[in-house]
Amino acid sequence: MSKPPTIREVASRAGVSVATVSRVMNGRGSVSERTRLTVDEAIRETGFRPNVIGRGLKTARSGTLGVLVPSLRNPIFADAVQGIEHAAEAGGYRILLTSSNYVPEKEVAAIDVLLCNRVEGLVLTVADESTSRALEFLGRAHVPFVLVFNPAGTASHSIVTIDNHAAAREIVSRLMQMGHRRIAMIAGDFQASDRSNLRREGYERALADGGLRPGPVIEVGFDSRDLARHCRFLLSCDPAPTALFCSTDMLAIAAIRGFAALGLGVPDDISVTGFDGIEVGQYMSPSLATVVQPAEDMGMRAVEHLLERLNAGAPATNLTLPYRLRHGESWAEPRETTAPKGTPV
Amino acid sequence: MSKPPTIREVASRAGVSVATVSRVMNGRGSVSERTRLTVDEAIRETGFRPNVIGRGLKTARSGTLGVLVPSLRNPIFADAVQGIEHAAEAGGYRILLTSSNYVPEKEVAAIDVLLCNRVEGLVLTVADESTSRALEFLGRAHVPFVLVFNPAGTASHSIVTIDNHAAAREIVSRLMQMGHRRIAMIAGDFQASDRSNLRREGYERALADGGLRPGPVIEVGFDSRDLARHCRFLLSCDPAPTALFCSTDMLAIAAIRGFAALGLGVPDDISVTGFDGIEVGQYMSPSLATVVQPAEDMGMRAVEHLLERLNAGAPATNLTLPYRLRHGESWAEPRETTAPKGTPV
DNA sequence: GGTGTTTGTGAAAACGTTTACACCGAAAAT
DNA sequence: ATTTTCGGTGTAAACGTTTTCACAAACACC
Repeated sequence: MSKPPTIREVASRAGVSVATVSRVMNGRGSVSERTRLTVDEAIRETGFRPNVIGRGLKTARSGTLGVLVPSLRNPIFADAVQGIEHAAEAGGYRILLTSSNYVPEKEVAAIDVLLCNRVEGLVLTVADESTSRALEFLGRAHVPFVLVFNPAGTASHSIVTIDNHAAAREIVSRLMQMGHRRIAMIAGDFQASDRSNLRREGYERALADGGLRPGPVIEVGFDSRDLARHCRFLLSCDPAPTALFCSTDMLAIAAIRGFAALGLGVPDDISVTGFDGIEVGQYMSPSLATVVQPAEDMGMRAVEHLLERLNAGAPATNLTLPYRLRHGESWAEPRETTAPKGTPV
Repeated sequence: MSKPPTIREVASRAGVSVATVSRVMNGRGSVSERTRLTVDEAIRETGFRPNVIGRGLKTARSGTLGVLVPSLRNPIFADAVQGIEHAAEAGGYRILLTSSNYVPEKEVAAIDVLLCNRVEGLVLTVADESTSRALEFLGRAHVPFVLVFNPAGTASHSIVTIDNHAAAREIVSRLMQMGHRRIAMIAGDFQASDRSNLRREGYERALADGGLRPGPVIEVGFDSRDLARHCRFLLSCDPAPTALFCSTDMLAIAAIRGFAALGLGVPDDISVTGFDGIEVGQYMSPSLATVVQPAEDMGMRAVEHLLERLNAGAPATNLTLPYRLRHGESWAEPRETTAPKGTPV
């Protein structure tokens, strides 16, 4: 617990002033070769490590970026954070990580804490970009920030995202091309995720374009691990859907599991698609047909853009990255006959 | 980019000294009800947010904990970080997150950066606890730290972990009880993970206790998404193994996928078990038989313990949490006949 | 041999807090 | 009525850096 050495101790040991030590460390100003060596030696001997806090106070730069995501338990966010961390490290920044658990009030609180810590910028995913109290709160602070995953709005802030509407529309259209006519949806809480809502719109649009009526849309909380109840409900519909579009991979995976528990096979009895493209989706059986978001890349790009705004004064920008359909084994053409009701439960 | 207000501006607006404002904020010292209200008002009007950096410089407490994990792409670490974040937030701390990508040199570099940022403590997972340069480096810094996942060593530092050896031994014994006699293992790089090595020892011990010879043990890198090659090799052995023990769930999932690509079904043609207990393992088909580590809880406990050491001077402690076997669908009794060689590829 | 420039260095003033100390007035104790 | 105590407040000195400014010495230029 002994206090770590300060620049002053290094200076006195090297027989120079603190200014010189500072110059040696930062490579600014001119120092003779001789003193540079002496100082480097003294630094090594004392085990001196510059106190970033002291530096930050003087320079008014903390060297940190704030990160706020809903939860690390969904791999899509973990992947994004991984990208954020990489890019931040490459740019010489540290990241301060917080999570909101999809609770808007926690978003505001977390941002407040980050601002107290004088993060130079933020990368975050909010529940709902268009109504977020967190964002107006953040706007007043004059700290640059970049949204990830949230849909590109009319607003003038920076966003890195994909076209959720088009992606949902495309994957649902694809189901229709396969011959599906009754397509249901399981969606994450719209309040807690504007993406979820946008994906539903894409879903409805695809159906409308094909002259189909939307099937049942079930809105579930994000903590619902057990979708068996909802799966059972879907099967009880008349006519029962032959395909299910889920607003996230995590939901799709749980739904497949739910159907299995009811004795229904995917895709034989019902097709299921996800949305996100988390890695495990392609390793499971059946592998998950889904929309792939380049999450890690999105995180990196978000930070790179943020750093450009910070260091080069670049303007805010909306960056919409391409998504990709991944053709997995969880979808197939519907069976000729009306889907069976499954084993009674 | 206008500079945020300082305590001085709040003070002058409220017509008091900065000391009084500080006292109001921290609730220390005595302030009259009247001035307290005036100051609170001034704080609200100016939108003042205390600069944690200035505070940290004076108090010599940063209010941050450093976190270092190999990678966020493996959900086991993401879950742990989630737990770490929760507990840190509950304790009024922020976390500075870094990752090493399983590269020992990056461990040292990351720790150095964290120490420069004057983290008050660290929670980390290193590649190999017993040989880690990072740990001796860290030891010299006199900053308390807690290891997670790394095996409890003889050393006197704090660790939160499970008994990897016993867990591996138990799950492999279980395979043997099912009737398996030829059990192979796919293990993550031993250099990059002391857990992997320990699990192998548990595996070998279980086999030895049962009078069996170890099957082939294949050591793979952590970036190996495609295990098909290794799966093929296993099938080509004579006799071919009837079961496969993988040192992580991620490897097990990839292996199951690899077998499927070769036309082999799990568990019909070969049983596969994982290790870690990541959430998706139970949602896939077949669901993964595995050892469940309470990752999120481990993260929380690590931080709670760290905070006790920090704030109450509690001594370093080894905490070995219970693991749990999860009986999934990926294992079964071996078929009577010798496993077929699979479709030629 | 003056003048101007460059190079290397140190002294000291910030940066935004907290806190030890001093102070004052009023209430309590004598 | 005098002393003591105490609640409420302000002054100023830290904390560990960076950076401006000043200055000396060395050098270049005519």
